[in-house]
Amino acid sequence: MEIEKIIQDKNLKLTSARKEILEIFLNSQKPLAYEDIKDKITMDKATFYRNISKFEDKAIVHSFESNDKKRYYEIQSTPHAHFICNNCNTIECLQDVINFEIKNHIVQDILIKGICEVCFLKRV
Amino acid sequence: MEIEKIIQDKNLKLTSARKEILEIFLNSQKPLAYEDIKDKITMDKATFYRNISKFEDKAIVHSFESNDKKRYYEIQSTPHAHFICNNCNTIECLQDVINFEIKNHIVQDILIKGICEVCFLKRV
DNA sequence: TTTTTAAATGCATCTAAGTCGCATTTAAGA
DNA sequence: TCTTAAATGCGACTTAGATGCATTTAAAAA
Repeated sequence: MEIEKIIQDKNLKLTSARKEILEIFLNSQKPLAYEDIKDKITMDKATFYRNISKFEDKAIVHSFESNDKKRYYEIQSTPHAHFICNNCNTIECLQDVINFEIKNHIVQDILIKGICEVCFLKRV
Repeated sequence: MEIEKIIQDKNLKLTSARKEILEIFLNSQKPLAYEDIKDKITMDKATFYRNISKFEDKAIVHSFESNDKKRYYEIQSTPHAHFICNNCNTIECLQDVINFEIKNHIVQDILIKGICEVCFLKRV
């Protein structure tokens, strides 16, 4: 099965905590923080953080900090930028590829912050 | 004097804490977090946070959260993007203007994250 | 299948940036 | 100089995430 293969291909032990986490992230269309999923998982938060961190080391998951002092995680797929609303903190994936180079730097992430459509239309 | 004028033009009381804060930020070439300046100021951290927050309301200062769960502040001047190193957390101002529009969104900030020149050359 | 053991887990505790309530102090207008 | 709303300092609080340690478990060896 897909999830089990991902874990074992990286030489990680196949535990139920890891399967639970991957299941959720593989089925999500947007980055999620611990708080977003804590009610859907049965493991302790320390276990979540240790595992998601290991997934990141193994390049299964990619993460970034948002506006709300929380770290958001998503399955590492095609690189894309994120839009973060400074008003409601919603995160959108921007699928149009932005090519951006800086000499002697490696660009890993592009975060655009501002006011999202919902808040914009409410004129906040 | 410059600093006093900035404060009074926004109808803020001219206090020594406010002068201290502005003095530091006007002389800095890059965004600073509380931790970066705490040894240079004499006020309590609550006072710092309350004032910087007021400066932000009054559009004297602009801020964003970085990688390290800290909020960075800078004097609001020409809009520019920032490069944040995922390895050493250093922040650079990118002066080349990046024009970026998203329909029905307001873009307020552009953060590029990755590996900075120093870390890149060290091959971290 | 059973044994072995390094890795994973749960629990409790800790850390650190930032916030808040409240008593005291101060800027600035009357 | 007096008055008062706003600003300050202090201590306590909040919250995402990290850590130490005893217990459990996956998976390789016997």
